[in-house]
Amino acid sequence: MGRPDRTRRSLLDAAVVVLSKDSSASLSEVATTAGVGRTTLHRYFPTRELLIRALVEDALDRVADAIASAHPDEGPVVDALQRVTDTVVPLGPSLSFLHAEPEVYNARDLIRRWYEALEPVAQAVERGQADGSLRGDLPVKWVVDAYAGAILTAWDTADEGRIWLQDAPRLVMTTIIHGITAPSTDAP
Amino acid sequence: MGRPDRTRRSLLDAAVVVLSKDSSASLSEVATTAGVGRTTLHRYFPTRELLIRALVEDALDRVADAIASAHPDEGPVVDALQRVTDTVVPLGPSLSFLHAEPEVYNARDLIRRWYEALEPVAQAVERGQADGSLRGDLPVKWVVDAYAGAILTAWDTADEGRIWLQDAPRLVMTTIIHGITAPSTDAP
DNA sequence: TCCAAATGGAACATAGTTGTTCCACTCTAT
DNA sequence: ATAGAGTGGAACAACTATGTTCCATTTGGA
Repeated sequence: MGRPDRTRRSLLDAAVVVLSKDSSASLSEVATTAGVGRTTLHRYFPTRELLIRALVEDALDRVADAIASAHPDEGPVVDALQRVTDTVVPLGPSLSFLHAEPEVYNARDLIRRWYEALEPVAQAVERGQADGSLRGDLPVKWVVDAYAGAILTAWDTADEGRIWLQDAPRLVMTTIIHGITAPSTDAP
Repeated sequence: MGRPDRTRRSLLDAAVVVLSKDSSASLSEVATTAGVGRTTLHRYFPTRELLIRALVEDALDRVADAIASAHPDEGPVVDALQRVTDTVVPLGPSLSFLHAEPEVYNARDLIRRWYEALEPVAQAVERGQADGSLRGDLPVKWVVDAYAGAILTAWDTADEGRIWLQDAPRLVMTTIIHGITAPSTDAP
């Protein structure tokens, strides 16, 4: 990885940190955080819009890669979701950024790409409903959103120090898989 | 309710609509949406920061009132949460705004007020864990965040047209109470 | 009806961000 | 060591949002 690649990475990483804290932060701040001059920033991303676009696309790529590497199409669905959770939760900041930049992120094609990235999860959920391991009275779209939302919540909550990030995967899975009621409650 | 009160209300309502779509929208846009001159806006809220602050406080009040009116401290915990869900979900936009304005909302005292508003829910969860109706292996703080997050997710998802808002309370409750797995899976 | 409160528009100064250009510098690979 | 890519700083113009002031007009209640 040459110097340009490293500079680009620094800029994207800094942008994630700065812009997810304050989406209206100035480009100077981003450049400074990246340890780079504002001139250099403009050299890599000519306009603010292109920076944010690159940022969102980069985040989407990370999420999609993480999901794919968890092989959500293999084995029992609950196990598959466990693997996805364990892989995606550590991404933390990248994910949370996606829900914080509505004005730009709301571009139609980026919303589409978000759901494309989640498509393997949707397929796993469908598979689970078909084989009876997941309940069939919830729309697949809702289940996917609720699952993604739980991961997002986990990261936010961990960021505020209310839970430990290392506990997050277990909390997300327990909550989303079993719910918050005691196991014995349902058994007749 | 005199004219000033109505103007103030229009401004806050317009601000919710405009600023939750684009948190960096100009005050002109807010004033126009409210059907009011920019001068009048400044008369009620001298600076942008004061407007946003009033906005967040107003939203927090609405949430707190809604929760209180559902009497979360009475009856079986699951029923109580059902009532809270049915009451809070219709607030929609007000709630979603709270998670979209990090730069201002992150003021310490406003975060505290957010959790103060949710305190009755936290107490209901504690009560449920004590009487055995809710599982005891999840931190109360996590359960509260997960629950609030599910409501937020429901509103976002409904806003994008992926579910019907009228289905949202049932989806939230089923998911958070029972989880997404089939009921028979857990029974031995 | 009449008066005081409330409003809206226009004009203004200010401040901050953005994007550009130019030039001197510092690395790094050969 | 040296050439060339990469970088940083300074200075610039254009633009936009913000907050203020002043004044004419409208509104609603006594």
